[in-house]
Amino acid sequence: MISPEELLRSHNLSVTAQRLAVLKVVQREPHSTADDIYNNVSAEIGTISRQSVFDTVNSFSERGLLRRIQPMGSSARYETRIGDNHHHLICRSCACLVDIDCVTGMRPCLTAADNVPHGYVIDEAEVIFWGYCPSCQTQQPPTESISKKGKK
Amino acid sequence: MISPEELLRSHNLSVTAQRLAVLKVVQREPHSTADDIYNNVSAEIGTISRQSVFDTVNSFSERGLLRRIQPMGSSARYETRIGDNHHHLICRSCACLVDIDCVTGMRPCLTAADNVPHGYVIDEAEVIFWGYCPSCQTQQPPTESISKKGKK
DNA sequence: TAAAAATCTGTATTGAGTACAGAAAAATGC
DNA sequence: GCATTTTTCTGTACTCAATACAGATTTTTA
Repeated sequence: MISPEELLRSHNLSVTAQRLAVLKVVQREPHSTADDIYNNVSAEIGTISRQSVFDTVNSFSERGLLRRIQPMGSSARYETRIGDNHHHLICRSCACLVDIDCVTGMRPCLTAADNVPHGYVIDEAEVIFWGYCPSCQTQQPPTESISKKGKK
Repeated sequence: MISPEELLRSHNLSVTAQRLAVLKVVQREPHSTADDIYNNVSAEIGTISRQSVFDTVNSFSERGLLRRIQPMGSSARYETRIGDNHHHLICRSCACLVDIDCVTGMRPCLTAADNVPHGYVIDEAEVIFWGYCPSCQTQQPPTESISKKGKK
């Protein structure tokens, strides 16, 4: 397994304590928000500025080191699982997020896009499943946070 | 075909000029933003307040009259094609958005989610394809708006 | 060790959307 | 047609996420 330092260097990024810590924290806690990262990295290496967090996650996701997920209704989340084309399931009620491995091969839903308009090139399929997590099914839907009414 | 008035009434919404105009405008121009709607409805019926636009699109999407799409990097968009489970293709460069009909049946990518964690219930699969539109392929990627660097 | 890159501090701004409250207008039920 | 209810309008304020900038400082790299 490639070391975090090598990972940074191979993407033309100099190795700093902040970047290593961000990487480590997101690896440990996938689906972290920028704020989560700020808090955890602070605990890890003493201090980091919010700006640096944003700078870091931005340059990381631009370069493909992090994957950014931005489901509607919540702030952006980041994860280190990239390239394996897994998907996400978000609970409409409590907004919790879990990974879902896609069973239809490596580039799953791209095959579903045979009728792409002429001239377009697709390089990624982003899939978000919406539903309800176990604990939110048993109780009444709370004060209607992200949920849609009128759906079965 | 059901009339817009009936559509509103059947969802327990009283019929108002604003709501009819929002419906009409979004039908005519799918993938409209709240701002687009505000402008077009203003042209249509003289005036509408921004708050009413937000109120309207929110109650509409809560009730399933409108579908809300919220791709990262741009503001929420609304469309009237609901329930047919089509998907969207967004250009990384110019952020334009087109519909894509899914070829794998009515609830396409739900079948790809066989390994759902126990206890979860899924009711919708939201799929966004990312790529490049014809005109953005021929030219150099512009000043790096939403695009990811370092991707083939 | 020098040059370049990254970070920090601090402040400010943008953009999207929400909140609220009172007044006015319109739609609905009878 | 009238009363009640719902919706809309006006206007202002606020939140939250993210970005921008600028100068000083620190750290990395060559």
